[in-house]
Amino acid sequence: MSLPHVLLGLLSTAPASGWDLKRRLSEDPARGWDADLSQIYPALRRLLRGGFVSLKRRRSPQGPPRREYRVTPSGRRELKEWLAEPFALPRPHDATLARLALLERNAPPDRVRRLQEYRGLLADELKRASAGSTAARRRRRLLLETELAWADAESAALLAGRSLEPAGRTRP
Amino acid sequence: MSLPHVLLGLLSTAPASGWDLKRRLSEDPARGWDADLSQIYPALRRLLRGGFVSLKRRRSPQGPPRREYRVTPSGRRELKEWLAEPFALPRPHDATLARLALLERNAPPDRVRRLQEYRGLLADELKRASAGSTAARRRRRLLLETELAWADAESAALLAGRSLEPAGRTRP
DNA sequence: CGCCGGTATATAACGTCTCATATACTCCGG
DNA sequence: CCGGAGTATATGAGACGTTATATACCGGCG
Repeated sequence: MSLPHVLLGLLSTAPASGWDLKRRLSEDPARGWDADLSQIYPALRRLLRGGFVSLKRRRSPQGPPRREYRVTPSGRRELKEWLAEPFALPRPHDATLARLALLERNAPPDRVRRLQEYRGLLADELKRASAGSTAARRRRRLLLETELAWADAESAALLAGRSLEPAGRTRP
Repeated sequence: MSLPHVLLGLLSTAPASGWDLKRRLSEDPARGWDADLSQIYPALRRLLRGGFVSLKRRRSPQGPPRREYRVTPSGRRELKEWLAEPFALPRPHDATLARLALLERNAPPDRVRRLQEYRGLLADELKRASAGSTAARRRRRLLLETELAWADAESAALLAGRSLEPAGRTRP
């Protein structure tokens, strides 16, 4: 039940078409949400039917006519209520992480290889995330940097043939 | 398309019932996946129909008979292939983060309040995550600590009435 | 005895998400 | 003039996810 609210949030900054919204979502992962166009279009229609947004058709310089949506007072009210709800941590839902965790049963050489593969993704993403001065973007950069450091530490430990126990513990 | 694979992964350690699997998933968020029982039961049936797991009914000391599933050779093959697929970063999908980002338009006092609310969730979760020595758990602890530090830094900046620009930038 | 709490399985209804596919308009290069 | 790339909207199938609800078995408590 979040996508419609996220869309209201984006629209409350400026009127936009489905296409615009998709672009904004994909360009900034720090926003915390993304969705396919095939999900966005029906969501906008539901918002329209519910009276939370209004629609204005406009010719586009390139391509078929744009459908521009803007938030109505009722939509603004709905958004405000959603924003006021108490927070909760999201349910974990990350197939890559799940695989990384299961791969811990494999032999060190393979684990290092996969950790490096993951590290590569993180590094690319950090490059993409290096601009912007919102709190959400700062958060994302910090998390990516932390994860990068984690991947390096785990790789190094595997290569050194030791395990990463909480510091200061040595057993005979 | 991940839950069935995650379940195969768990079952490849030890045979288990749907209930057991749910408990294991909920107890360790570092595993990267969680799901409801109402999702797990049908998933197990699909795995059974597909021949990826086998079923043995067993009396339980308390409650109705347990249905214990174990991975078949075919299931093990399927799991191996899934684990070998290339990694990809997950699509952002976090309603709390999305709201936190939208709330940046609010006035500082409100933002500090919500940041503190979020900080509380993180602190609780970090307490829960403080045990375990797998790489995945170390990762989760590091991420929670980083996010906690981020929340504190953002709060402090808001309270001090300044903004957190990348260091060293001052404009006339 | 009746109820509660924990174990355990199950399904219906509904909403969300992914993936594939189709259409239409414009500009550009070959 | 044809095809490809970018803009823009749209739909359908099927899987996935959430919430609510139901059932059953056991032990302990009042």
